[in-house]
Amino acid sequence: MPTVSSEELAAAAGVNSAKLRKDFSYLGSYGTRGVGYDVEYLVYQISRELGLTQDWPIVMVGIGNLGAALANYGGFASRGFRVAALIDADPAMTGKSVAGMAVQHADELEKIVDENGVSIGVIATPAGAAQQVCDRLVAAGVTSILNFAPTVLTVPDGVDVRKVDLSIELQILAFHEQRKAGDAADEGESPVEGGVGVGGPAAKVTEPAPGSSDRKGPDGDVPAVMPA
Amino acid sequence: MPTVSSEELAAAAGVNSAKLRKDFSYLGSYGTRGVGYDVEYLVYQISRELGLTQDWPIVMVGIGNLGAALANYGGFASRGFRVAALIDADPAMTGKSVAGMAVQHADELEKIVDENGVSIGVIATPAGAAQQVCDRLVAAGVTSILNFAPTVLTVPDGVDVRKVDLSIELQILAFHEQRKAGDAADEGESPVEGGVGVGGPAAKVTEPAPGSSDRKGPDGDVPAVMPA
DNA sequence: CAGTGTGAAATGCTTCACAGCT
DNA sequence: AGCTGTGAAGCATTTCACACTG
Repeated sequence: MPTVSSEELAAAAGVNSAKLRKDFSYLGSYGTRGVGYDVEYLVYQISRELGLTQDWPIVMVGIGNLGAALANYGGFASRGFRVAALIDADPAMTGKSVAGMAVQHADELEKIVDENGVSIGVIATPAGAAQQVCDRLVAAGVTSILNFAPTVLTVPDGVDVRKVDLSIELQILAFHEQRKAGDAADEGESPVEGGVGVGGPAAKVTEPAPGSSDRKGPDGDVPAVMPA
Repeated sequence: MPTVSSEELAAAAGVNSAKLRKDFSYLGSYGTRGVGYDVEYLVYQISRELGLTQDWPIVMVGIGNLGAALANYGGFASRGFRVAALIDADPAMTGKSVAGMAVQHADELEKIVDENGVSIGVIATPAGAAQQVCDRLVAAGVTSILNFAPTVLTVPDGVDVRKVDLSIELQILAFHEQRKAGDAADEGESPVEGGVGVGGPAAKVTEPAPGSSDRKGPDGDVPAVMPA
């Protein structure tokens, strides 16, 4: 498939084709009128804009179950991320092989960041260690941090933090489950009488399949992640 | 602190106080004019609306590093989730203890779902097994699925799926890093001449601290998770 | 008097619809 | 003829501002 139309892409993504065209137009005019978008060229342009064509060395701190899972996660390499080092504070972990890499001790943190020009760090430590690790990463020169520990990190201006809470997604599902059950039993719970219900009147719970054009509803509005 | 005002809460959350009051008003009138909101009562009402006061039995399928990390994750229990069972297809895993629970074999899946009245399933298997596991969960009566496997799942109408891609957050950080670097060098890359840049003119990269009222910017607009 | 709850205004985002290009 | 790119209309969300209440 050498080219693709906004209509086809929009159907696949479940959005309006005009929105898709307008969004693309912010990146530039990469389409051809009467034809559509050249797939290869479009993919390259979007990849470049998103930073996927760059090589991003990252360090991962805290090689427990989650850290190991992340280190083994295939999606990183294919999106331009290169794990420069796995770091753990536990001396018993030092030298162990995880995802084909030897775990290094936390003492090496500053040296690793400096020598590899790392600007992005991933924290997968227990909550208690996270702020301390964060401070050291920042002091060493890291300016973006992805935090999986259940703590809100404090960082100086100019440093980005994103916090991932793995339970929030479950909560969103549970919220919808509750509504499924409540709808069936004519929910005698809401204290709002004739007002606008949460999520609008008779909120649709079922997720639209990919390709459906109905992407309305409360689902996409709930971010899984918040800036710290 | 027995009561709290919309102004205080809004400052803490980094949003406008009017928005906060309007949002709360959709749940009912739980505030007292001239005083504020009773903290305990408010927490209870919000918890109830979100479904946190219910007990949600869940099953987790695929007890590799990620599954184990999730099973050990403390945030679940505190939000009303109860891990009813850990399931893995590998016979070598059966009976092993993870997060204080014995792993059960996949053969038991239907029985477990049925006996525990499970309506939410978590899939942390390799990509290849995910659809098959999903089908079995759905057939057994599960109506909400949280998918950590890097596959788009197909489900019948009435079943909710949420897909979590752990690399998307990294990508968002990398995107901002790229802009930090680009801004310093007067970015000679954008093909848009005088148009509206992605994220608006001179997009602010620095994350606002909690408590800041400036929550504008492209950050919150990028969902980490998409409906499948 | 302090602070909620909420119409109405302001702002922002999405969709329409069509001129313009290939 | 077909499909992009985009002003303008339509719709939704956010904020203002103030009547009302404990």
